[in-house]
Amino acid sequence: MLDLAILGLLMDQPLHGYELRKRLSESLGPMWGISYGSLYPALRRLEREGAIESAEPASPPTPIPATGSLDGDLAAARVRRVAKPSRRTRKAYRITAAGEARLDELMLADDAPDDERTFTLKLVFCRHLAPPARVELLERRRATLADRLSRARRSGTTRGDRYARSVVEHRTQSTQRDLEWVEQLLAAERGEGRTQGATAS
Amino acid sequence: MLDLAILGLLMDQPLHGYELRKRLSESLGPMWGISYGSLYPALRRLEREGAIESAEPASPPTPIPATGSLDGDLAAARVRRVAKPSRRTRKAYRITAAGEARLDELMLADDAPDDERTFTLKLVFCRHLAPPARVELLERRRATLADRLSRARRSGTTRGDRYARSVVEHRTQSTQRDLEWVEQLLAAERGEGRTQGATAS
DNA sequence: GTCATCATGTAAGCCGTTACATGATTGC
DNA sequence: GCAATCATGTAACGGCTTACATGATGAC
Repeated sequence: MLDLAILGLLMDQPLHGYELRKRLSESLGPMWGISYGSLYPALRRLEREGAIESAEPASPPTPIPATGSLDGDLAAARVRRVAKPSRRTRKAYRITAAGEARLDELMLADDAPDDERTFTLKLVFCRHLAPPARVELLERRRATLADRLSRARRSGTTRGDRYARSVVEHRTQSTQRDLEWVEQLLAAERGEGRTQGATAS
Repeated sequence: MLDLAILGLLMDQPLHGYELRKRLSESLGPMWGISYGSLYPALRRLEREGAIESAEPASPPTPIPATGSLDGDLAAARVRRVAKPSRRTRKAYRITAAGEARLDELMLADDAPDDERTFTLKLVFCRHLAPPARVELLERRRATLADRLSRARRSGTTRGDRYARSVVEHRTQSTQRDLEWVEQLLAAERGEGRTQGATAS
């Protein structure tokens, strides 16, 4: 799951560990508080495996060529500081061709039906998938949710005290809404497939 | 979390490991597929700590006294078999006074705000909590969800491609609904407190 | 008597965490 | 210069999983 997150984020642009972590918890919200203790080892492992490689920072390494004038260089440095206030001993990584293949593999793999987090991640990076694969991802999810819902409905809601019952009922409703959501995504996906000009932005 | 689940289930009746696991995944639905590899060691640990103890099965150990008649005994055995088809080398555990104290401690502890599963478990076992503690549990949850919701709303919905946006939007809606749910539970809790005859079944 | 199911357990390992250690850069 | 933040890393450990091993009981 870490690999999926890292590779997915690096598809957009090269990033260093610290930034990677920030993106993850910012754009994916809470419960994506990945720790450095797992992130950095993972980065080195992915580099060793050839899925990512060290890169000069996204903004050109020496973006503004030195003018030769001391004042000019200082001014340039100040501009850079304001735009991106950090520039330390950081190592930016970029995804490689092998890494893209690996990402595709991870995106296509079908994981445990109760693994919500991985599905969410995959959906976030869905644009990196070919349209038919997108449909398949959504179909699988739909099947999982439909199954869960029918099971929930078969086994009566009437067990346990009111707290337990409330939990079960609320979860059933959540499942129902997740299912509707996935079905809407599927409909949109197919509608776009029909009208042919599919772009994911 | 395992301890919480085990002790909570044993509050109702003595159970052996296999049955414990079944209850967990049945009544708590999917994503509670706890494995034996963690369950049995946990049971032995809890017994060692004095929180649970070996018990004769819930149904009386020799529930139907022997009639002295062979036919009668066989018939009784058959009845037992139909009602509860299993009776093997199983070890049922019952919760002790120390275990009840431990459960209370676990129920009262405040855990990471992003730990949905523990909250769910606590809510399921909410009846074992004194009414004020129930309110506090729900209040804490409400605060967490309200905070999450306001953060989600502050940071605009407009980032990322349509998949990423859909994920963020859907999660915000889920948070909203969870919040409403918790608020309903709180209202019910307080309403009952006012009218004084509080029973949790 | 043999198969499916019930039931308990162990060993290895994965995936992630916390706590700690270190150092660069920037703002003041 | 000093604190806050940015940034990278390591060591130890924790909780849970998988895979494996074992055996009892009941159905046929």
